[in-house]
Amino acid sequence: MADISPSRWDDQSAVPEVVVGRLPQYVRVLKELLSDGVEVANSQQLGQQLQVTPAQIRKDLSYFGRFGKQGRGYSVRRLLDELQQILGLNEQWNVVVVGVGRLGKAILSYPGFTPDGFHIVAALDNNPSLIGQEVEGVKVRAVEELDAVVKAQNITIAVVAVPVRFTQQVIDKLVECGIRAILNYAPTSPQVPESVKIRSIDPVLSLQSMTYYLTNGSE
Amino acid sequence: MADISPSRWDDQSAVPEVVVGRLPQYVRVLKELLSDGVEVANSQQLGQQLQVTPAQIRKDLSYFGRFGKQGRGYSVRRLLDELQQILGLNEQWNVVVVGVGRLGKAILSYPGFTPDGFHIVAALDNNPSLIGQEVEGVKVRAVEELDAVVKAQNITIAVVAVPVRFTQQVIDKLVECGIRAILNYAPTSPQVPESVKIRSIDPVLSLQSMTYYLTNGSE
DNA sequence: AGAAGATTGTGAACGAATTCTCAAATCATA
DNA sequence: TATGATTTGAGAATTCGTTCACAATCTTCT
Ligand SMILES: NC(=O)c1ccc[n+]([C@@H]2O[C@H](COP(=O)([O-])OP(=O)(O)OC[C@H]3O[C@@H](n4cnc5c(N)ncnc54)[C@H](O)[C@@H]3O)[C@@H](O)[C@H]2O)c1
Ligand SMILES: NC(=O)c1ccc[n+]([C@@H]2O[C@H](COP(=O)([O-])OP(=O)(O)OC[C@H]3O[C@@H](n4cnc5c(N)ncnc54)[C@H](O)[C@@H]3O)[C@@H](O)[C@H]2O)c1
Repeated sequence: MADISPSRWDDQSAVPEVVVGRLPQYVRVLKELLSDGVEVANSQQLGQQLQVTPAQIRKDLSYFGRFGKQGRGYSVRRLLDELQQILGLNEQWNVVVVGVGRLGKAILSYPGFTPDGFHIVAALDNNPSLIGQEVEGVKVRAVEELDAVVKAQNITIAVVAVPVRFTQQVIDKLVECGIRAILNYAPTSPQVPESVKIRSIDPVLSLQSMTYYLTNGSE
Repeated sequence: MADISPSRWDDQSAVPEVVVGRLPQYVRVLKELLSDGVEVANSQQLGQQLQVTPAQIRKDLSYFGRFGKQGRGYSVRRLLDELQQILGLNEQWNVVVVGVGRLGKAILSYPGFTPDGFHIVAALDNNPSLIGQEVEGVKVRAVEELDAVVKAQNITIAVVAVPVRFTQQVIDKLVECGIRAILNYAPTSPQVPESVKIRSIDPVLSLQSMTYYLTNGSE
């Protein structure tokens, strides 16, 4: 009767993915509080900022440990440190951008990644007239050099900004050479093995999910 | 003892928000199939593309009607039409961009919105040297003209691309003048009344939720 | 036309996520 | 040091979302 393998690989007290998804938001709020000079915050206050119930915040944090003090709340600095530790935000993450067109260039020039530990250390394209150019201090290299670049510069994360029709093949290559996390900007849902993490950014999907409410909302 | 009002305002057979969030993805896949000349698809095939179980797709669609044929599947064209109808994608949505800096300009020049019915018809900024300039065929106007512009051009959706510290005040103004949906690019979680829909796009949050797995994944 | 095969739509079962609740811990004050 | 006011952490209860399972229906093949 024992059907599927009794010792599962990931589960047990695994942290739900939704919870992990909220931690970075907590980090953002805590950073803001810290730079406003706030030293202590309770779950009520934190929740208010993010439109989340206090209970949810406490439950989320309880997956990782006991960071608060009864009757008082959380030390902003302490909680921030703990969460950054948990999320691996103390390390420096090296990132490669694939596709240095209009969007790729915009990403290279966005200053928002570096303060959070994400360093764009390489850029690849397959357009000969781009290769060799320097963009925002990063030299554009041929996409064939992917493997060498990833190894040489210890890269674990890729940002993909190529046209839709090339996205899957580019991502296949990235997976092949050991990239473990991908941020995809092309409007498609690429397939990756479950050992590789992927997130897509698509403003059109966001807009379309809102128009539903504009159309059917209050009539 | 009866505390909160007994007749709730929205509920009953309301469609869960997660379901609405998946519909645009279905639309995207159906468009792809259509342009590949595929006329019929079953829930299995659709699910494969999106890494979703066939049962989920059928259950999602069942909130809105009965669009399939047993033993056969769904007519791609028919289902696409129905979903676009449901999401309000047949209408043309007029959009205003607030903040015409580096990101704002990039958004104005992104050709991906128009094919899906989102037309950027106005752009606002508060930098005098930008006002009056024309960017991608749209004249930049003073942010004080917001109300007039929204009314005159029948705008319901706003895209916000201003620095973090101005985001909340800009959004308050947008809400005040009747904007019903907001796409926010600033790395913050703005407060809006629940009658207004808001989505935020923040690549750093996406990256941070992945590093958790890179750090704690397989060791 | 009839039988075999495919696939939907949906109630019921299950599983996951959120919220409730309250004992235990801490703080503030006198 | 005792009292009252807060607030956490975490099990229990509840709500929400997904998957199962199968009757109903359509297609295809002979
Ligand atoms: N999510 C967003 O907010 C957003 C915004 C803009 C664009 N996009 C998407 O990003 C992608 C790129 O858009 P863009 O405007 O920069 O296009 P673009 O044409 O300006 O740039 C694409 C670049 O990719 C390169 N490229 C093509 N195939 C490649 C390959 N196999 N390997 C490496 N490089 C390759 C091209 O040489 C080009 O430089 C598109 O899919 C677009 O839809 C998304
Ligand atoms: N989510 C993303 O992918 C992403 C990418 C890049 C930038 N960003 C964010 O977008 C925002 C803008 O970034 P940017 O690089 O374009 O900055 P920027 O400084 O180039 O542009 C900001 C523009 O907003 C205008 N502005 C300021 N206050 C305003 C107000 N009250 N009303 C109207 N306009 C106002 C400024 O005049 C300027 O033109 C920032 O919050 C940044 O963090 C997000």
